[in-house]
Amino acid sequence: MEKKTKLKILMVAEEVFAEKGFHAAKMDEIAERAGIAKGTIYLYFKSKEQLFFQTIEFMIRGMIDTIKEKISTLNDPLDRLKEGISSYFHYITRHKQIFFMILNEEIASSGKGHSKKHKMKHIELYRQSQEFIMRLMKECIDEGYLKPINPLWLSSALTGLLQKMVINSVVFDIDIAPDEMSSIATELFLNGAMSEKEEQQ
Amino acid sequence: MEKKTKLKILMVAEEVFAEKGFHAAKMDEIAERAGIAKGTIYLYFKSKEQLFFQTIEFMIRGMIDTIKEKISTLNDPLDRLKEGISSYFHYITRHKQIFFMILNEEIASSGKGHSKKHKMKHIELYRQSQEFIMRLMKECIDEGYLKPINPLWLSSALTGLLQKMVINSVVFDIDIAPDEMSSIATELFLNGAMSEKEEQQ
Amino acid sequence: MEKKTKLKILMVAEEVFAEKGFHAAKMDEIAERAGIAKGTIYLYFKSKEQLFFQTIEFMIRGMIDTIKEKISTLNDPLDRLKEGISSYFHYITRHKQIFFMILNEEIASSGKGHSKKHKMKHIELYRQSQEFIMRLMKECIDEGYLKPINPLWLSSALTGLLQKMVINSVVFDIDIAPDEMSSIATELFLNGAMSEKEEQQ
Amino acid sequence: MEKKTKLKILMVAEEVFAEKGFHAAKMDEIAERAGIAKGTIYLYFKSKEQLFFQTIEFMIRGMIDTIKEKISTLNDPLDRLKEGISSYFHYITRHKQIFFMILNEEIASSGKGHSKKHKMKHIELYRQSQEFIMRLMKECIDEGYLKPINPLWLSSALTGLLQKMVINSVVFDIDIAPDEMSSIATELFLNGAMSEKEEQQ
DNA sequence: GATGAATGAGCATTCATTCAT
DNA sequence: CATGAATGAATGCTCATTCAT
Repeated sequence: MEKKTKLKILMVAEEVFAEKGFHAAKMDEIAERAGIAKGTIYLYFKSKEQLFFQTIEFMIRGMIDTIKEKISTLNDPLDRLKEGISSYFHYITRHKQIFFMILNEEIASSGKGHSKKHKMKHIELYRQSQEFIMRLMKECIDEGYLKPINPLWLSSALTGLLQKMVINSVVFDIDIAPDEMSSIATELFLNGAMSEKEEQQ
Repeated sequence: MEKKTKLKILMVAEEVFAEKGFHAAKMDEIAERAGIAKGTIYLYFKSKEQLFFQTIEFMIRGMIDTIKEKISTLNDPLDRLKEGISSYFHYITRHKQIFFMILNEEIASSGKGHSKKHKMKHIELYRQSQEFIMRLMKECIDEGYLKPINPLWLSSALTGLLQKMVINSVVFDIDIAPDEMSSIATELFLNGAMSEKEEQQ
Repeated sequence: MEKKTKLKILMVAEEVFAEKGFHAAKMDEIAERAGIAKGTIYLYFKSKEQLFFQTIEFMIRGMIDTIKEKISTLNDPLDRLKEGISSYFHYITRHKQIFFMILNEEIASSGKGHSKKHKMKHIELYRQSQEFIMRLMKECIDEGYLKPINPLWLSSALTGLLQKMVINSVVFDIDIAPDEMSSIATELFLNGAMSEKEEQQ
Repeated sequence: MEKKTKLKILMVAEEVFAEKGFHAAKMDEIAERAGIAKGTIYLYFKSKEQLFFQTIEFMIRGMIDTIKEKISTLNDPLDRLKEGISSYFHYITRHKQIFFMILNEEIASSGKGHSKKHKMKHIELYRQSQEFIMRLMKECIDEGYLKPINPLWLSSALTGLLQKMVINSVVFDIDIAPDEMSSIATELFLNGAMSEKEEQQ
């Protein structure tokens, strides 16, 4: 099997699923954009659902790997966390589409029209990505950098915050550099929104 | 008389869209659950897309009204914000489905298979809900309670954090009372994740 | 549900399935010949397979009922058998197509590409038609008209003989009246092919 | 060398067509079971339809040759006929699949989705097999063993009877030795179903 | 000869929408 | 107002056939 064709399909599928969502994405369009015949997709993926799953898998692994690599040279957990935030931002900003798709799937997992089997796979994948962030959190807690709050809530707070910032920058049409968003996000996540004066009261 | 039928359709549509998402939701099912004939829906709504839009509108207005009412007796902006967080949590916990649907639509707005006209309406609706939160933020900034950060990022941080916590409590199957989530979320949003020792360094 | 539409579909499906066989028959053609839209078929039948099954069922019941009615006025088992043979011939000559379809299915039952569930239903239907003939045989055996051979083999011999005569009259393009075929078949079935001279030896 | 591949394909095609029927049989499966690439089939057979035709031809010739050989040592037409029946039974019992396929095709010939050209070839082939049986009949008639009935009806009666007995032994799940079936069939074909007492009346 | 990746016409099925009653 | 039978465009998927290697 031609690795190149399969890869091409995955890349295009990423685009189309991201733009349209699962149901509105058409196999015809994926094939056309990939410059292949519709039937060819089915040589590599058993069904639309499986293509969807593998696309997401491909992207989440890509995201985790990218972040892992970026933080691999750092030792201090807080530095690792900050770099993680920054690189997460760069990744989802550059791959907004992927990110929309994955985020969409988080929700879809919670109910929509997929088979049980795939739904479980999706949730499992999503968990993996969350657990990766949770590990970063745990390191920071253990070293005393972060408050001893359940890492699930810490990572929920962080990823929710990051994702919503990207969504809103799109929806409200704000032109802001990833680096600036990253530093605002880091500040908000670590120190909170309350003004220091208030805090000292 | 007719008001009742229209309302019934909206209530059922909320359920079905929430459970299945836009494309997977079927007019047949909505009609059946509402106990009316399929054709009847078209007496009140021009198309599936319009029904969808009006359903979301109905729900977002409901959410805003609920929160508005809850905070209407409070004067201090920080109290209003805290109560807003708490009541937002109760609302989206009690109406998880609605909330998933709306969140889903935020993403969908960014690209999916809706007509331009409706896409813009959706975004507008979404903006209204965000702007309501932004106003709460602005009050707090003006009074010096919150850091003078763009209210858009503040409200992004808050709503992202709240939504992701609810999503993850479902995905990771955590049983936690809304009140407890609310206080964790408030603490994280206002004071951040960093431990106080670190902060004092 | 309009009984008329369902009946029309069954009538046309009978024709098309008979002419083309299960796989080669197209839902498009059935719809077109019935003068309805393709989707309409699915209001009355869940799938092509179910339509096929119900068509066969409809036809076998029709055949049995026709024969039953014809022999209902006769009391002597041998007369009933002879009339059964004659009316069977008239039926399958007039409804050659139905008959080809049913015969095709007998074979298909033994292996082809249908779901287990339907395969069993088909066999069951086929059995019913055979068992009806077997009962006619049993009556004749009990009255001493026929040799005490397992009625299954007797009915196999009779129906096989009748069917093959019709097939071959078509394949070899022989123009022969049903009544004549019927009397040849009756003679062969009852008295055998051996010449009387030989027999007396 | 090439002969071997072609033969292998024919053998496997026999199996697959027999199990699935023409339309449900897949070139992929034939290739896979034959242990060759799909394209290779097209080096030896122009199309699926031609492969099908040649497969049937191969089988009918095999059947005729088998019977011919078995009766080649016998001189008396009645003995030849009896041995023909017996050997036909053994053949179609041992190669039930082949037999189902051929029988299926008899029907298919009468209408299904094959091109005119091939349809005629199929009928021609079928005729050959029937004519072989008819010659056995004719010999017997000429010698006064059988009634002077059109050999076409005689062979129809015989082959119809034999085939239906095999079908029903499968459908009704009867375990019976070919020899026993053969003797019942012979008795029924030659002497008929009517009891002797009745006959003598 | 042999391969198997690629093709694309073809088909079953779905479902939003319409309209005669 | 309400119905629900009918529509038909749209789409996922199959599989015989081709052809560059």
